[in-house]
This record gives sequence, structure tokens and C-alpha cells, in this order.
Amino acid sequence: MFLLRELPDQECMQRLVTRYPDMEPESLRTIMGLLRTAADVTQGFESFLAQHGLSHGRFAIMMFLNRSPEVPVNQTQLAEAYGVAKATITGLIDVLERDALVERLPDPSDRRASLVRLTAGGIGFLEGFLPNHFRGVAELMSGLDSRDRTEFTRLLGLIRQGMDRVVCSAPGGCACTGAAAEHLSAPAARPTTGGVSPIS
Amino acid sequence: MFLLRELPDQECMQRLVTRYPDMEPESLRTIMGLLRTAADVTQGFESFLAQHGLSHGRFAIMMFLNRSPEVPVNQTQLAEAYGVAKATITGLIDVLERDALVERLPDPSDRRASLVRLTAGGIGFLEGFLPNHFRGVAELMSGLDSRDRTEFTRLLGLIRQGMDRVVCSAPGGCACTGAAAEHLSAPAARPTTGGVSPIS
DNA sequence: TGCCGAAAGTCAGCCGCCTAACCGTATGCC
DNA sequence: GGCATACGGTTAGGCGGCTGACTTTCGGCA
Repeated sequence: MFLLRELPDQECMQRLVTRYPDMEPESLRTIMGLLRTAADVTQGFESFLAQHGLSHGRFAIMMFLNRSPEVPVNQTQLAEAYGVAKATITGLIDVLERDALVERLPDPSDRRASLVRLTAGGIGFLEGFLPNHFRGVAELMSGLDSRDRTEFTRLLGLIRQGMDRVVCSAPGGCACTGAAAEHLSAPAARPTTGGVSPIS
Repeated sequence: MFLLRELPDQECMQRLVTRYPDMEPESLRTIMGLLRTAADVTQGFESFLAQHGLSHGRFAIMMFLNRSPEVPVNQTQLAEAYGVAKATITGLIDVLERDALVERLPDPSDRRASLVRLTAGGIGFLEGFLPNHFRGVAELMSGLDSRDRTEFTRLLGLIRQGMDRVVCSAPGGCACTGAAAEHLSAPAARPTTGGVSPIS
């Protein structure tokens, strides 16, 4: 993640406001805080995973398969669930298969497709790994009480609505219906042309 | 960003809780919301930048240089400001220089170093670009009033404190002083060994 | 003065993710 | 039945960022 470690000092900020009257230091600070926090959480998590030889992508796939370990899943489903290209899934599965954490099975009803599922080893790996993981998540969020979490989620929702406004108002913007805030729709699902810049 | 588009449904979640008693669906949902929102904002921003031929990294460097366009900066300073490797800066500057947005000058007082600054073209580019950018940021955050932003920043701070707890309580954890929440210290600055997993 | 460790920057090579082009298979329609 | 089209997956090649090894220069110290 390429992200500023700290915002410019007050004085520098003030000079920028003079040069760019549209700049709102408060907005900038808030959104930077969001990105900074997310980057740190992500990085902490990835370095934890790396100790177990996993990347974020490979872990995510195992988690998905682990929802119903006995039900194999095809690769296109995985690509859609994570909003990535099918080719990306191919590469991740290749490595997981090499490490004997998942296996590909031929799909009896479609010879083009292969079905993917966790191996016994993969399930065993998760059994050892996940309790720690979930305790970590719980600890991470333990400073927020129930009311805080609700409030936090509400504020995230407002920012998501802001995303919709920004994307839709862009030149060549999308045919946004305004419903996007209800479900976790992602900008990736939209035309990638258009869009107005949100970050510092 | 490799990140789940939507959380498993209620029933699947319930089954997971049975299998993993340490799992807290509420924590998971909240932190996923944070990451999802950050990923969407980042992606929207990057696709906007891409239309102007910039990557996030190259833009960030230009922003840094633009704080005081007349003062050239050396590459190590840039690497430190963004917490990335010096080699990364080399590559970014190479491209920016090729596109005539920045230039390298020899440092008269240290023949190892080179100083980087925006060219006239680079400054001109930013003049055209930034007003749009800042309006985008303002629009993005316009759903949050002043109280909301303060509250949001406070909640982010609580999560950052959670990060400190999680990292420090890890086996081989850091000599955390508890002061980390005051400044935007990043986990990268810590020993990368240790750390407990925070995400789904 | 001459040497040695540290620092600035670059190069080579890795990983994760992307897109575009391709192969083989399935399916709908004449 | 035969063909066009759509779809599942892989391959090849690109980009952004990383680490680690290296070169050149600096600066302190004997």
C-alpha cells in the first residue's frame, strides 16, 4: 500500500488551502484516516498470514471453500465472489493445490469446469489457524462497544453513499439508481470510465 | 484488492460460529465494512488517476513535491514519507521523469544523492488536476457533518488501538509503549514477526 | 592520510493482480 | 445434425510494489 504516513503539518496545509480553495482539510484528514487504518489492518493481517505461508488471496479462497467444506466450488464462482479476474483464481489455486491445501476435481456435469475443494490437510490447517484469527479480530474490535460499531457502520455507509455520488456525477458517469448504498456494490461493477478523485 | 464482495449469509455465519466459538460476527462485519469501504474508495481513486496516466504511487510523489514545489527533495525522504523501499521510489521517479512531470537534479552537497522536483509541466498538470480532485474528496465526505467526522475519527482511533493490542500481544510481540495510538505509527515500523490475524 | 562502516541510489528478480488472446466444451437455434 | 455463440479455464505478458545484493560516495577515526 502506497500511502502517506502522516499528513502535512498545519502550516503546509494552510498554504495548500490558499492555493486550492476547493480543498477541505477536514475531509482530507478523515478519509486519510480511513485509508491509513485500513492499510495498517491489512498489512498486519498479511504479515500474520505470511508467517503461515499464505497470501491474502489464497487465504480468502480457503475461507470461501470452508463455508461448506464438503461442497466443491467452481473457479468462476470464486472469481465473482471476490471481484477478481478468473486468471487470478487460476494462479492462486495452482499454488494452493501445489501445497496440497485444496484439490481440483473434474466437474461431472461440465467437462470445461473444475471444482475446487479443501483437502483434509487444508481443513486441518484452518482448524489450527482460525481460532487464533478470530480471537485477533475480536481483540482488534474490542475497544468498540455495540453502539460504537453500529455508529461506525453507519458512517461507513455515508461514505459509501458519497462514493456513489462522486462516481455518478462524473463525466460519462454510470446509470446509478441510488440503490447502491443498500447492498455492498463495488465500483468495480461499474463502468471504469468516469469517476472523480477522492484521495490525497 | 482481493476482498470479499459480501459477507456470507446469516445462516452460513451461524454455522461458522458453531464451528468456531471464538468468532464474533459483529466484529467481523464491522472490520469487513472498513476494508470494503477503503478498497472501494481506493479503487475509485485509482481508476480516476489512471485516466490521467498516473498510478497512485506516482500521484502521491507529485503531491509530496507539490507541498513546496520550489524545494527539491531527495529520494530517501520520499521513501520514508510513504514507508516504501527506496527501490520503489527509483521506479516511480523513472517513469515520472520519462513523462517530464518531475526532474532529477544532482545534489551539490552529496554526490550520491539526487534531488527531485516538479517540472513546470508537472506543476501545470497538477493545476489542472487538483481542483477536481479536491472537489471529489469534498463531495465524497459531504454526507458526514462535522460531528460525524469527529466521531468517525475517534472510532478509527479505537481500531488503531486495537491494532496495537493485537500486534503487541502476539508471540514475540513488540516492545509497545502504548503511545502508538497518539501518532499514526504504522505496523510496518514494528518487527514483522508476531502479530495476530485480524481479518476474515 | 587512509581505511572502514554507513548511506543514497540502482539493478535483478520475486509476488500478486490485471487484461487479452486462446483452447476446449456446452448450448441454443436453424 | 451442424453451426454459431457463449462460457470455463489457462497461458502470456504487463504493472506496481517488494526484497536483497551491489556501486558509489560520505564521514568519522586511527
